[in-house]
Amino acid sequence: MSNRFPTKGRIIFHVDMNSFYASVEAAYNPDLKGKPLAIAGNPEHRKGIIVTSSYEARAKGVKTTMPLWQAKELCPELIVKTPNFDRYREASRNMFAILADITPYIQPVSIDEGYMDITECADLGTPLEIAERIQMKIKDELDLPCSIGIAPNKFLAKMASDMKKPMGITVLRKRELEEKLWPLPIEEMYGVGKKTAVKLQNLKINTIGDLAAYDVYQLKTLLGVNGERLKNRANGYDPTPVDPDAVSIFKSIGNSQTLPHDTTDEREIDRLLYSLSEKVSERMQRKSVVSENIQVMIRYHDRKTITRSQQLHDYVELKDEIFSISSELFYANWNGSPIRLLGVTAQQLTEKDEITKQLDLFTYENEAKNEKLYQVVDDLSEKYGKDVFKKTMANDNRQSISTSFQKDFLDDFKHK
DNA sequence: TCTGGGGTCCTAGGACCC
DNA sequence: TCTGGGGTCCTAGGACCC
Repeated sequence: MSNRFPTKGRIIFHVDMNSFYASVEAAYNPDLKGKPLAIAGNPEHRKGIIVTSSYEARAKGVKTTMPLWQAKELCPELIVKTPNFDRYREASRNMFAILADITPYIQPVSIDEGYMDITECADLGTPLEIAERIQMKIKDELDLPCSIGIAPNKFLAKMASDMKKPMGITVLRKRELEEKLWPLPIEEMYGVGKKTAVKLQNLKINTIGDLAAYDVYQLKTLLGVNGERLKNRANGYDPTPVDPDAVSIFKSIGNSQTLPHDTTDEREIDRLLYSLSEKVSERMQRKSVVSENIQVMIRYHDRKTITRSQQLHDYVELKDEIFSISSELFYANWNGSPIRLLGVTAQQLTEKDEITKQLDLFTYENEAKNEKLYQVVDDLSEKYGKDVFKKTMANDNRQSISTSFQKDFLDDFKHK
């Protein structure tokens, strides 16, 4: 059991920017410093919810996801800005560049936070010194505050960075769990949301310490595998490594949008489906991926939300392909009542390079398999009534499989 | 006078195969 | 004359996070 969770030796940072969007705006326009500031969408378009707010606004009770009107009731002098994502993305890039000066073992989690494994950085100073240097550099160069948690694993580092905000540095050692982690209310534990908190409280689990001591089998009955994982974390165990590659592998790419008003107007619906398909397609092409599964999401006026997806026999990436599939899915499943939100998501993504590699392997490198290859090609051509081979653009006269048959081909070939 | 948009991971049930 | 059990894939929904 004990060596399942190697705890010795790692030193993990969790770097968390403090009220990031609001801080970026204040760095851009220093007049905003020290004032109650909120970033929120336009209420005219039903997007008037608080995305982030400054600490001065939070002191008045302003919270993330609160409707704007409610925030203004609590804090009439609230200054409101609409989000400026390009600005935030640039600040984020600069922030991660500062982290990358220390170590390549960085795992970005979102635009404003990330983990670092600084175990190998002993020559740069003590962990505390390194953290202070990072925090100061981000403050000096970008005028942005951050908090840093230092611990032997990601979960503890994450909890630690939350303990002192803004501009805090917190070290959380294994031997300090009882004193620093266990007294915290269960709903403050990372991974415990509203629903899980209620379930746990029903078992009289009110603090992280209560969870750490609770019977693992009962937790598993209540929460499945997550029950055991949460208990392990409460005891300071988290075996997941800092993984620098985790961000580059996308599982899905989706866009969704709440309409300015609920609608049943098919032209409006089509327009939105098309623009969502277009956005998804653009993002896919920027990342050079193709998809085998398209999902639409329909949120009705009563906020009831359904998702419907279709497994494809092609790889798709073009906006018209994505639009025609999502449109079909939509009209096959829409119950006719007014719609609040629509979403289009591409799932089961594969990098184009991967497909090329696989096809190359079959088509050009593996002579021994050629007979089988041509058999599959013949079968497919017969099935679809046309030649699935096409000349490649390359000048060497090689043939390749037409894009829209590549998936069929690979599937059939592997299963033959 | 209400509740955005981007994701990941897990679960449960059904189909299908052996 | 009576239907086990495991594995995998697919779909839809839900919990959670920022």
